[in-house]
Amino acid sequence: MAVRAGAQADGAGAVDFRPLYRQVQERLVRRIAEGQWTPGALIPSEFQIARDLGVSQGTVRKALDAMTADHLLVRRQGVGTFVAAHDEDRVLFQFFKLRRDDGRRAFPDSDVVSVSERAPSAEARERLGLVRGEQVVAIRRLRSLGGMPAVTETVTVPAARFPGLLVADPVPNNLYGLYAERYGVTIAGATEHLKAIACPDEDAALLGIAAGSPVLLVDRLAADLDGRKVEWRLSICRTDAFFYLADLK
Amino acid sequence: MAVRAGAQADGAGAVDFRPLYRQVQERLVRRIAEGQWTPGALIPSEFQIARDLGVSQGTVRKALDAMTADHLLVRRQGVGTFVAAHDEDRVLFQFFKLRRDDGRRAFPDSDVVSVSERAPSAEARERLGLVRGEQVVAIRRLRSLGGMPAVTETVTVPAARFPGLLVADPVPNNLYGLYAERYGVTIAGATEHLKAIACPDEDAALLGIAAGSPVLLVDRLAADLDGRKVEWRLSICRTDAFFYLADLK
DNA sequence: TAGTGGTCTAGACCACGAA
DNA sequence: TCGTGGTCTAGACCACTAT
Repeated sequence: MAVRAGAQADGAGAVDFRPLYRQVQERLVRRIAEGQWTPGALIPSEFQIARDLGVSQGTVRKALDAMTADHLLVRRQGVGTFVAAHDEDRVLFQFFKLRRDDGRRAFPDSDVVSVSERAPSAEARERLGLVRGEQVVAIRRLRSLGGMPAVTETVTVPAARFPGLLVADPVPNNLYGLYAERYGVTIAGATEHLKAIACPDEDAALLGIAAGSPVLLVDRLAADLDGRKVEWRLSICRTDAFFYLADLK
Repeated sequence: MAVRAGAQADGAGAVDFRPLYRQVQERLVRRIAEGQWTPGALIPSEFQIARDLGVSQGTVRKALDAMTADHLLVRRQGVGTFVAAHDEDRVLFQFFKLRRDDGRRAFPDSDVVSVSERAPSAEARERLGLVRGEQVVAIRRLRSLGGMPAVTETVTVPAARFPGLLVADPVPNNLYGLYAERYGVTIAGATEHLKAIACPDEDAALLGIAAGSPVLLVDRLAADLDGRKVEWRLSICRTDAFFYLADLK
């Protein structure tokens, strides 16, 4: 089945002038979004996809390259192309920016403080774009780096999207992996807003620092492959022994 | 003059197996670094470069695409390819991450507090990799967003690299533009370390906030096209009306 | 109208990894 | 040995911009 449209059609009612490789890209993203291709899976070769969609291998390659740049795929020379999984490496490089002052990178441990299903706060409703009456699941946990308490995290997700999350036996350290494996929800990207604030009493107690100490507030909104807001996460980070790393390239 | 080496040579003493387009890329970056191509200038067409270097147009395109992704070049369809300049747009999108709470983006104004040439602190010497005896120029200024004091900035650069910077008549708002135009130094990227701290007295006075208030400390080290450390910049940011934006993609 | 970058195709050879 | 992605080339047509 051919994908082509627009430029190379005969010009009758052609409306869609997006480049062919973009159309291919959207089709392939959809295959991941719909669970046809699951994280970690090997996808067909460039030639097979090209034959399947009726385009050239070069066009498929351009689509795959774009998806690789978006961290949706991982290519392995001589082996094939795989759907990216939220493994520790990816979490560490793409989604966890806190580093020890000595610069070393470490995967954070997690201790769950509480898990509950409830009506969202007005702020949560606004950030996640919820309709009236929608419930949320809230997870609060303390994360440590190298044995030292570093971050208090409050994760808020729409309950409807994650049925049974409340009773997830042990809440796993790597939540994005759980979203993907158990609910078919792929976190594709996030936006973070950072502020310095005085540490609230409750967080200070968990972190083992004085209440009112300056701490870094990280307000993250994460979206799935379709751009839908999936998770709102507030993190309060100690920066007396850690720093948040940002690369401007 | 042909660039090719390695794979397609006859295999005598071939040692350099970097892809051809990478070698082309390095040559073109060098043209910018050496001032042969200056910011804002139109570079030759893909076909001209290809003829010049003895490679195909497709290989040149791949090199140019990579440089465009690095923000070194800007392509304009139907017109040509230009060396990226540090204009306001680029500064705003790539190098200035502070936003007003309402989300609006604004170019910061600057009021210079002091400019001096002196011996570097031990920390400055370490961050910039200076040898003993090297002097630095330090610029301190107050930056405002929408008329409100927002950031105190302390910029430290090696004096040898920027002769006469001390007496630059008015220090321009856009320093990276000055580095490029007057000294041929292109800032290609930077790394930022963020911490929350209690605001020092002096900065608090400039910002018009209470000393000890939580503020965001941004420690930036910027490098040129050759990866040499060019500028160390400490910024203390109010985040009671602003936030630092980070996109995780 | 001429020249540029943007897209698409096609085919060749290579390096790599697995069987 | 085989199939994969990585690189390189070549040529065609398109959309955009300036003149």
